Amino acid sequence: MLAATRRELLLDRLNRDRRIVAKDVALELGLSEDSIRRDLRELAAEGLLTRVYGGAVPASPAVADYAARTGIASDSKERVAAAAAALVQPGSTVILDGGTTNLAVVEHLPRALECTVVTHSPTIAVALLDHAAEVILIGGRLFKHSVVASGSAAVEAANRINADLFLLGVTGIHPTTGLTTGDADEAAMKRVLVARAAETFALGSAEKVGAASAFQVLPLDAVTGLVLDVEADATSLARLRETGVRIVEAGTR
Amino acid sequence: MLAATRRELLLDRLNRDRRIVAKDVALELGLSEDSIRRDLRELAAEGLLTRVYGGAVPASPAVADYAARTGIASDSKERVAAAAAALVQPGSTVILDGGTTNLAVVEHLPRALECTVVTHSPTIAVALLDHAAEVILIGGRLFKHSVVASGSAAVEAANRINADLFLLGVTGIHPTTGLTTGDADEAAMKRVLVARAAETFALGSAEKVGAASAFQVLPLDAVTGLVLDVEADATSLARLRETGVRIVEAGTR
DNA sequence: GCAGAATGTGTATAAACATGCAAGAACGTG
DNA sequence: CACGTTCTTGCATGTTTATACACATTCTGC
Repeated sequence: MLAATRRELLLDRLNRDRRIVAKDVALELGLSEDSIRRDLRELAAEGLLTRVYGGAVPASPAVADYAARTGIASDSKERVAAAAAALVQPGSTVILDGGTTNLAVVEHLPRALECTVVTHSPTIAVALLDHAAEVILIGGRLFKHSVVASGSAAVEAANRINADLFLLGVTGIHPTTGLTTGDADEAAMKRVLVARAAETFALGSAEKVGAASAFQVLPLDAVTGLVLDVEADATSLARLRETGVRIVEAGTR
Repeated sequence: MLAATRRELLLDRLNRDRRIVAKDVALELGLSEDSIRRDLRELAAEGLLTRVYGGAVPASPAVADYAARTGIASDSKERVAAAAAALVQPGSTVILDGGTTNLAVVEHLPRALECTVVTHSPTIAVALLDHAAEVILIGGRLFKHSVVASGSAAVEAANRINADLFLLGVTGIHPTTGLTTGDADEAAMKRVLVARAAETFALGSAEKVGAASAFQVLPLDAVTGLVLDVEADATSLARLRETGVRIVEAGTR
């Protein structure tokens, strides 16, 4: 195992679990805690993480800085993104919708994961640059509000895709209104993408659960399931559960 | 085994596994680790990979990305970009190639300029977000080295475009070799884009004037003109002038 | 305040490294 | 064909780096 590989692994793990326990990693990789500690020390010196007693946590000041630049993702978004990223199987083809939640999903994907990612968001395409994944960009007119390609060219390009999984971003998930978003064209584009994937999961961080926007994308039963933050509003969560739709809980584990 | 073949094999393996362990490869190919290490050293010197203790890992695209983000565009690039941006007429449709020079062009475009920008670079699309320009994104397989969409899907999408102007980025502008770039597929994609625009100007910051890369995009007389930094190497500039190609001087003003 | 865990420091060992050198192959030249 | 040149390769050398162990110190939870 290369030292560089090990450090990447540590950063991936930090991304996934939001913490590293030196002892656990040492045991798992079959080397001494000293080596892990030395790695952690060096990574900390580069500002990539913060050392704490027993292991490490994400860098506090640097991350806040970076997050401020790229648009901070709430804890709820992070939880949902981590759970959604876990749905991506090695070797599979996954469509990533635009939006901050899916951007967070990219951060939670292991860098070495071999898969094909299809996206109509240039932001997400750029974020995938230092991942091993093959990236297919769907082109078209750039809809600037949500920074995704849409329009007829995008629909046409999307119609040639056949994916295993679509991670759908919406602005509202409501028991009766279903999945909604703020723009009609965008809703249409999302419907096209849903049709191109064998399975679709809608991502619902806390502020979206129980909310509704102007345009319906699809009713709840049109998707495979929802990835919902367990810390979202309990009443809304219960109502969604009553509809019988499959729910992946984010934040338990 | 040819040394060139071996180096290709190393790069392939790096692509596949995201890492190279010198010892393993030496054992597998039945030659000494010294030879492998020598190869790795040379490939690292060419920027094709990054050496680490024990082997090598891919050259971090994050580094190039970071350089682009923080605007490490040289003075020469800035001058060329400014002159090129001035070629963009209000109301026109312009194709922007990928690369750092065209990214600098975006920075020099007036934010309020009403025009249509077509690009196959997600980085450039994102950079155009706070401009008034309409953005058309060309999709396709993302070629990670230069961060542009390419492949058949990209060619097909490009073939529907009819633009007034194409700002072509290359890595070499040479009096006899013409316009060159480092990748064959990329060169093909650039040729397609040249065909879709009424006029094409190739952008040549100082380090590109008089240089040549592996693959020819087009001969000099196939483009409308060149935008060249006046502070580039005088001899090379003179030779290019002798060819009779139209030259827009950047930096005089 | 104390016990136990985690940590830092020093040290020994082994692995990986760069460098110089020599043998051999491929090549160009006369 | 002979010769010298250049390039590649493997080996030996000394140097640097990574790792693990031992020990003293610091931190955390009770």
